[in-house]
Amino acid sequence: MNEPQTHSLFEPSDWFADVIIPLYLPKTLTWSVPPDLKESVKTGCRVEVQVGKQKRYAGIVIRLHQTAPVGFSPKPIIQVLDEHPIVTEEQLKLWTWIAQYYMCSEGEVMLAALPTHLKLSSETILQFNEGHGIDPSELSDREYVVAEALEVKQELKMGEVQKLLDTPHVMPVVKRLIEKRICTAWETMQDKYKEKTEIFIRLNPIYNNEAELETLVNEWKKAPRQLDLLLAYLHFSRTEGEVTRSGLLKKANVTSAVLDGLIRKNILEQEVRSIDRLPVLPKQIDLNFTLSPGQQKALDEVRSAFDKHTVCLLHGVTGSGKTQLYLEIIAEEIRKGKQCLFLLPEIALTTQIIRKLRQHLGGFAAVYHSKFNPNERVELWNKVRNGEVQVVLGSRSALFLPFKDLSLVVVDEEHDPSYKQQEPPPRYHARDAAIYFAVQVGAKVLLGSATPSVESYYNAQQNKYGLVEIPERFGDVELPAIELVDMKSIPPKERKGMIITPVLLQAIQDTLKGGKQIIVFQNRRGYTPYQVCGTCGWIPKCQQCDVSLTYHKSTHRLQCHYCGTSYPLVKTCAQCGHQNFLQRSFGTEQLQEALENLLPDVTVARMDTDSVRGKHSHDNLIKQFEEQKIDILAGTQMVVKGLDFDHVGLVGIPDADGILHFADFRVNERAFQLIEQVSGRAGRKGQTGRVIIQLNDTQHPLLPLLMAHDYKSFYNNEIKSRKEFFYPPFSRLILLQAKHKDKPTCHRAIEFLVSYLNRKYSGHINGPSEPAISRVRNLYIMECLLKLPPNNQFLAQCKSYIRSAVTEMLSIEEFKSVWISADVDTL
DNA sequence: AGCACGCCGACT
DNA sequence: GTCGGCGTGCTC
Repeated sequence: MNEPQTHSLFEPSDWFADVIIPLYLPKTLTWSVPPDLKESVKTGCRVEVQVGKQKRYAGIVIRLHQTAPVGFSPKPIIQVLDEHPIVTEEQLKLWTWIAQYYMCSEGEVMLAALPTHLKLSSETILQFNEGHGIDPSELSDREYVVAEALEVKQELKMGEVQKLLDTPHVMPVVKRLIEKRICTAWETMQDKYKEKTEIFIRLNPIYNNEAELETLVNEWKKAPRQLDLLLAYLHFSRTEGEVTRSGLLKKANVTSAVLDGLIRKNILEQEVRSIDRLPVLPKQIDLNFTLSPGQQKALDEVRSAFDKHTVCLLHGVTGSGKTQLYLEIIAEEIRKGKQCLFLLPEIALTTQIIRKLRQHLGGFAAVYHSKFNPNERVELWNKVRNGEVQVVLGSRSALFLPFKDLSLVVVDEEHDPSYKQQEPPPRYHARDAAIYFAVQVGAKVLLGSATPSVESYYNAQQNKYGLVEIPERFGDVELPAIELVDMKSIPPKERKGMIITPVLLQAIQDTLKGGKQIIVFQNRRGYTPYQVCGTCGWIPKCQQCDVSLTYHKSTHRLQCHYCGTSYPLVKTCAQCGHQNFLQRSFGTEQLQEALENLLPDVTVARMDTDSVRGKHSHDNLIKQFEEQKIDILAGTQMVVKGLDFDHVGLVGIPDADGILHFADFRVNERAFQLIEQVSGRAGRKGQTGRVIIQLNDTQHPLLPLLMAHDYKSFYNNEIKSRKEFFYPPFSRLILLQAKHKDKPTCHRAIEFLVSYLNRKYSGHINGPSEPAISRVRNLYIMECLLKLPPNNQFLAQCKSYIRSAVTEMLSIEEFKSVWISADVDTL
């Protein structure tokens, strides 16, 4: 053994920083701390570091230590970007926990956690060298194009060069230009966050004296428009206080020249001030409602549950007024000066709930979700960190905000699968991560749902969580009556192509007559989810994904719902050449059309990801439905989440078979939650609603439980089968997937992994198997599922064993380009 | 993610 | 022979 020994040049007293940079790297990298920066480098601060030859990043210091790295010599930290940590100690601990528990890198967690504008990286700028002329004979065509552009613009970003040359490969050209002294290159790293400024107009203070002002106005000569504007200003400043330049120009309807004239005369003055992007509302709590005895009792129970437990599950049937209860308990924490986080599934974050929160909690509360722009996110981040904002209503990523004194997390619709991030990693579950975080900082977690997840209800049954139930709806409105329509009872001839049965149609008409609205739920987008060749059975599929294509009538194209690719319509069967396609099943598009055809005088709107593309279209649609400008709303899951409509008398589910039959151990849970939640939309104030379910499988064992709205019996049945088949909550699942463009390689890779894992965990592994969708974006997929006992230590060991298995696999030449992904607690 | 390195085909 | 396209690997 004669390996070159790498001696560390560093003294034991030297400090090193493990820094997370915003890249998908397998591990954190280490930089050295220059002695003069020792005092200012703190964990949670951003530091500027060099990565590779040129590139610089703002990374976050996650650990400071004195263990000199072996095998390489770390580069020094260039500078410290934050005087105070922008991420708290507790947040960093959460990042580390998520990375370990969900088997991803800390960098991946950082990417999800930090607002984009706090994630900085340097940009190369090419600067034109004035003293050096351009000699075309010295330059290639491509070099000349760039040189000319440089002469005109003086500076070019790398992206601009790429655009100019129409290729991402520009380094050789740029290098030669630098060698030929046409330009120089330098790196900039600029703060992406921009303060918002506004120009304010005010009167020169010498006119604050009434007499002076009167003289000015009375002795005004010439420039009548300026006088008008001055009077307008005086009016607005009296009625509205602060006057902005843009506001004044708009309201007074004059050009800026008039205003500038007054400014030149020193009568008016301008002042540029940075302003808040987030609305500043008065900080007052206004709980102008009274809890029902049932709600009050539940609130007291929640409080006492928190004496014993960190987590309390609030199981309240739809319409039992859980939101009021949340508001009461949040208000209590605000009064104590604490911070609260109110989590909701992304699409439930509608203006409905936001309005409610603003109304009751005013300026104490703020909203944080994916449609927020990057600057707004940074502002909210800072306001949470300095405690100015005490309550955040947000989707799962709001968990990463730098709370400094968090005492309560509310997870509404706790059962909702969208709390689990799928793609990209970290594949974390916001509810579970919130519970981990709450334990760390001593906060409480209130989980709320009308249909709790089996896991949470089990934890409550095991007394790990407190449990509070609200069995009755607010105002004692009865739960809706569920009626089944047996599709088999309809003669086959009539059934063909029938979407709305006569029973459902009659119910819709009756409901409309009663002045009520209708929701029709179909969990598929598009017009026809798939087509089959009536002659040979061929189904048009995506070229990259191995899934059938959905026909969209609005675009008149076939679409892959996995990768988004759209194809022209196929008229001739690729296999047998016949033109005999049969339409199978139906999506929301066709549902809307069918309703419109059956009920020509009625307004039918569609709500799915296709129909609510724009930033506000979702809210607009909800508003229109609230205001009863729409009679029937046909939609996907979207119509279910977090919406409260007062005038819905009927909910229709025209094709329930698809919900009840799905090859997954959670089918029953999903189906129960979905149907119960949809049903909950029917019948609010005063009247019992109706739910009509059309299906073939009228004997499905879940149906009687749904009709009785009997969550407990559902749970008792479900927990038995979970135990029998060793599924969560009795086990923990880890799904491993191998992806590769070559099918046999992909198969062999997963076989290698499984045999490696079998050495230590045989009996815990299902598979390898081909998933239902075995190819996405041209990559073949194979998977295996680990079912492990729910023991944290055991799980941690197993995860580290999986890591070594993956490392081992990647060291084999054939498998080095195989992608392995892990999904811990896969749903 | 960039960017370097190395391999390969198409032109002065 | 060299330029530019493209796949692969590393970043401390």
